[in-house]
Amino acid sequence: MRANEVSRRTALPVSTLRFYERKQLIPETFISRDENNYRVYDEEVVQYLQDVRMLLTLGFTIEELLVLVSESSPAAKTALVRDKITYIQELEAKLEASKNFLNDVLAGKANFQTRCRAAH
Amino acid sequence: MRANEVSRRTALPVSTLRFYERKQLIPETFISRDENNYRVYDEEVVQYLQDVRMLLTLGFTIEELLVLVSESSPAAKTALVRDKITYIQELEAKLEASKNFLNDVLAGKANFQTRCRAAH
DNA sequence: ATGAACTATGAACCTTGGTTTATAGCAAGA
DNA sequence: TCTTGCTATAAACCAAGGTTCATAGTTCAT
Repeated sequence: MRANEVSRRTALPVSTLRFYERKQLIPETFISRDENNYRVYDEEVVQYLQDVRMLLTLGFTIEELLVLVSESSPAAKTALVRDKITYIQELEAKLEASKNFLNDVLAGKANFQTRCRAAH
Repeated sequence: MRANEVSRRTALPVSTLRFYERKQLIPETFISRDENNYRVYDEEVVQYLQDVRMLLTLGFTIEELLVLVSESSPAAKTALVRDKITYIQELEAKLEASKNFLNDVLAGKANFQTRCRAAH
């Protein structure tokens, strides 16, 4: 599979594939080269990249993912994942509160909008 | 109230207060100047800034908040808030799935980690 | 066998949300 | 009054996560 097809199947621009590769975010086992030096991607890279995208969306940084992908100690990886689960749970709680706030804004009940209106 | 106190009460660095002001994110009504050209902040700005921080954390961009704060049409503001509520709901759904994924990673059940291990 | 589309590389560039620096004028307690 | 700390400004800088550019070789349908 070449870059273009990976791009199609992951919805990531080819430039992003290169960017991730530069960052060492794509283990070498997923990529080889053909006789023209073109990258040849393993089928599995598609699912892998989808996972990476999900984790990035979730708030993992590339640096953090490198820990998961690298040969860091299992303890370090576990700690990282646990921290992130905690972070997600906190985020979920905040999101609940925020939805209420936004609904109040819609209903004109939030002070925020009152203050904004007062400004004009 | 001067910058330092606003900073203390909002936990935002003074540099950030200036940055938000430069971006027009702080309505003029909240800030005046004393005889030395020092900014004098209204009491209400503290709560306002806390709301702004929350909305930024939520995924609003500064550009979007400017729409809410500005004299844009109420329809535009309402649409923006509705979009964001939708976005939050989608995010919540994704977070649920992601927690499961991360727990699988912890349990060694996720393909992601398998692939990472395979890479070494 | 040719032109449009794909691939390669390194380096420069971009956007967002801030922070830091350089320079200078007030403040306020010891 | 001296010193430490707050205030002002514009402009430069930063980190993250990518994207674009310049240049050159490759592929494939027509």
